[in-house]
Amino acid sequence: MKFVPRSEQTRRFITEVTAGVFNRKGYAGTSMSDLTEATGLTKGSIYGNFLNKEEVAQEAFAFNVANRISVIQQQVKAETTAKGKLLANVRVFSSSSRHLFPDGGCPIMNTAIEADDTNEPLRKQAAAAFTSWKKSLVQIIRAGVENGEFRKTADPERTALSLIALIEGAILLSRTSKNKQDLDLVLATAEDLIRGLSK
Amino acid sequence: MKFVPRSEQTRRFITEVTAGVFNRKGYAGTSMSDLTEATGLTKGSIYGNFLNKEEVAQEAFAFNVANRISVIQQQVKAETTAKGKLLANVRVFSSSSRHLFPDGGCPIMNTAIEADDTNEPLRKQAAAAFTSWKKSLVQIIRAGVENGEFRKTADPERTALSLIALIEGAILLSRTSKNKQDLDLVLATAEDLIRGLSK
DNA sequence: TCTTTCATATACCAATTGGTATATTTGCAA
DNA sequence: TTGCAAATATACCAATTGGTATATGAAAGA
Repeated sequence: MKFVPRSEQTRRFITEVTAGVFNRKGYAGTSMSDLTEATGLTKGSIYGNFLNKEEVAQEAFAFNVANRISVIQQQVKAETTAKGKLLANVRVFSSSSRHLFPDGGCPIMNTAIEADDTNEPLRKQAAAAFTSWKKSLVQIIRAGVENGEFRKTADPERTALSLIALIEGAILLSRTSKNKQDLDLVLATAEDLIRGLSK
Repeated sequence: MKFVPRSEQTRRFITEVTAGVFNRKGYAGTSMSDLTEATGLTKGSIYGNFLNKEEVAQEAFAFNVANRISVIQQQVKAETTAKGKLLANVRVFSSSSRHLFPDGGCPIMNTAIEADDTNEPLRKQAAAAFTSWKKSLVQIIRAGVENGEFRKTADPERTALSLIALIEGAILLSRTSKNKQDLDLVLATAEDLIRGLSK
């Protein structure tokens, strides 16, 4: 009695349209009627393409994360140095960046905070997203150490985690205060941290 | 037709007992039956002491924040230098700290993330909590600059915000990964940031 | 002891929740 | 053009939601 999605196209449409809703209202705060309202579809149609609300949430989260990763990777690729790549990771989040993410804040943070005590599958998805981001930063830092750009004493793991912490913290503070300056001030510290790697 | 709470004692009891529930499950994720279950009281009793669920949530949030502030202030008071006071702010969050906060993570971050797009009064309460924390850090840094402990070029506002961002980011990452090391690694960077203020 | 007051409990409410069974429509192949 | 299968819509479900009106209880004052 396996569940088979009916229309990959509709499934994707539902995912894309509801991704923003889930990111703004959270999993518990989003109801089925929010989903039917956002998509213009009926409950029957949504349940024809997804097993349940949880599955829509997971798909929507994956979509939000993939979006963010692709924007970041795009900017990172344009840089040639390790330092440039790290700085690109920070700059996409600056208030002056043209790469405005759909509002609702960082989906990884939003999901992690809501799910850590209430929804183990979503928590794991969020953890995997952070790990993947961290790994990409660690790789850049290691490469920078190897090619002599960064000092040998640099701690890739710690630096990567700290950069993510600063970026997420910056988003958290500025979204709470509704003050863009908070974002840029903290991101400036992240940039300092990167420059400190060059010794 | 003003609302008057019936028993300040019961009101406080409800606040204290439900504070942990709200912090773990969030506002939208906590139902009235969660509250009656946690308190052992009935709905009638809770509505006799609070206007609605929202008011319980606000009171519970205030209680959680007050708790945290008092623990931090206690540790800060024990220190005499500006550097010591700042480090105390960071160390209460370390995994080895005996001052374990009730689980569910940082209530300010939890509430801010959930409320920023859905609940303006709670968002404002969270913003005020961050502002108050920031102010206390700014004051310590300013004092440190004035007594020569810290270099004159220190930026109190930016440093305060960055410390909070690192601490919150550290909590976020370690709670998501369920890995205490993530917490301590990022907090080490916060300590570095503090040490960088001297000289 | 009787009564009054105040706090808590009971019993109920309409609305909404997530979900399902079934009917209807759509698009395509024969 | 018809027949069929796939996809969407309709109509329903029990359970739960936040909230209220009322009843019951306990303590204190007269």
